[in-house]
Amino acid sequence: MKLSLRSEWFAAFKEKCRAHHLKMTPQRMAIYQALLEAEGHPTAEDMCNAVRDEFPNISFDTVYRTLVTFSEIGLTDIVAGHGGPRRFDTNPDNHHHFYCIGCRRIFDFESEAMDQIPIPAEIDRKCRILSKRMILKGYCHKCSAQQKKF
Amino acid sequence: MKLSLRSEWFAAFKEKCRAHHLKMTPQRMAIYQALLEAEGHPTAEDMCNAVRDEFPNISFDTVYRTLVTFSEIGLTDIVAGHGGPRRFDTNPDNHHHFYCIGCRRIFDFESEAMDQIPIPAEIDRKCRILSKRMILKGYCHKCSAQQKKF
DNA sequence: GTGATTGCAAACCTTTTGCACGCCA
DNA sequence: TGGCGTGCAAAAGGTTTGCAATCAC
Repeated sequence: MKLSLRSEWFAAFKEKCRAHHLKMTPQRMAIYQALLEAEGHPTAEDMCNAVRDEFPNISFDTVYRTLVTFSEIGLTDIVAGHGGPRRFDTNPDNHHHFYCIGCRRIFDFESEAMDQIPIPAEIDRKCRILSKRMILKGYCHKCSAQQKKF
Repeated sequence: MKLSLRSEWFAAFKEKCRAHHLKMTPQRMAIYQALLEAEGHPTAEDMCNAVRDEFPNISFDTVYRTLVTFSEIGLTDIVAGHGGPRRFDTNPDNHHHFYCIGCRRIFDFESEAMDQIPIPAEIDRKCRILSKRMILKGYCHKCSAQQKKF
């Protein structure tokens, strides 16, 4: 079962590479697989560590650049932070983000209403949309309890 | 008219400072005013230049730190970029963002449907939300025409 | 007076760039 | 074989931190 899912993903990956004129290298394969197995919002460094479990000699730069490349073709998503290192979103399902300004954690949440909201025609007509996401910012439960400035 | 609006804002600012135990310094006043007059998504450097028109000796650090402080108390909003410098949102009206992955520009757009979409109860109950915004990513009209990888 | 804030400078970290070598197509 | 991709290294750029002097309360 898992194997069959994996081979489906492999085929999808191969297709993506072909469509975007990217070569299929062992490094990219490894990074792609690590992306499938990762959870949450890892940094490039997190991903690099994960990939190195099976590919010890891969360089950080390759991981970093590959993740950026993947984000450009829609295989992953760059999550915006508050100035820290980039984070990559590994959750392929539709979901939305709540950012805590205090502890900087990012919480996923789901909302069918938000998923289904239409993109305004003026934008949709002119642009090629790769992702749509609601971003909430504020203080999480813990941080608002500790807040001094509020 | 403009003056009366200005004094309203001043009162609001004063109140915000009091509520958050922030001292009212000339620098913060100047930055706050520049924020009201700014448009789009300026960087800290943009803001610093603007503030220096009337406050030539202010340091970049002060502007930078103050903008971060202001974002923490909801006076402005930090816009997430794709790795470039932080940008601050000066548009106080509800609006949403489209990011072009190609040219990195950020386009504002409005959508009443998106404004009015409710925050899921599980989040709203536990967190203090400061802002809500839909983020679209993709390639703008110009960039999708020039895209090589797609 | 006291603690927050400012300004200057250095340190830190992430991202970007350059280049030679190696590998995929 | 021709390029693209990788790895290493250095540079660039933005952000954060430390500290002494100053200012608001």
